[in-house]
Amino acid sequence: MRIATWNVNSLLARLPRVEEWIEYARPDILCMQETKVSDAAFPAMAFAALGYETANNGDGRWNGVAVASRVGVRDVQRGFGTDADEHGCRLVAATCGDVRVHSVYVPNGRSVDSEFYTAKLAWLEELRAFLARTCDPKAQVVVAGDFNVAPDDRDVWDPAEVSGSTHVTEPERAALRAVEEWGLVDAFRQLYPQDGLYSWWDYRAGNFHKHKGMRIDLLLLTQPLAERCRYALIDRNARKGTQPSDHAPVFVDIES
DNA sequence: ATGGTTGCGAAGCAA
Repeated sequence: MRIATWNVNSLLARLPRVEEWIEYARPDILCMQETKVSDAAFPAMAFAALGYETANNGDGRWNGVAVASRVGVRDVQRGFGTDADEHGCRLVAATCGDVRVHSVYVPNGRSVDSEFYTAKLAWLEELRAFLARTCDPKAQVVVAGDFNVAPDDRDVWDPAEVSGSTHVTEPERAALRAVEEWGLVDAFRQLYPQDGLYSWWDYRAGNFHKHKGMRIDLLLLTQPLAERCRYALIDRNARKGTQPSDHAPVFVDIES
């Protein structure tokens, strides 16, 4: 089973690239973030034509997350079901085949001295609490998406250059670790320990070509899935060419 | 180099 995550940075603007990628990568499940599309305007027909059922959580302009699956979409949940996530559109969960899948878009945080940074830490804690009350770490659970946190210095092009700014601060990394400590494994990192492997590059200043990126798009798997994961890839080719997202898709392959 | 680019939507904000 191939499970992928991709911050598409507007699904409607990116639809040709997403369709192209699905056709050659053929994921069984694709989690998307920053769909920036309302549920009513979601291009479900385009996915259906490729054999995918979908679930979106979006109110139109900002954020928005979705799941596309060719192994079924059942028991869709939008948001945490608490006041904390209302209007955020940063979580959608669905059961696809025998896997409980969560597509998440963690708040960016903007700057460390802002209220948005505090809200980012709180959101990650809410995610941890949500998983603890709704899922079993012994079951087959995936939490995939744009975490807006680089887990450690290997995941950043130059730790000194970005030291003290969002995505790399210790409180953010600790909040991510707390989510993982519920019972999740960073599947890509489990397989590949080296640095220099990134999933996002700022559009500006030619950062992609300078290899100035971060690995912030993660597939977190419970142990029953992680122990059957033999291959993972960040598809850098999808960051090239005409009108790319600023993120590359990432996928893992799970042996049956 | 407080720059640079993209998306949305029609100016400025968010990333």
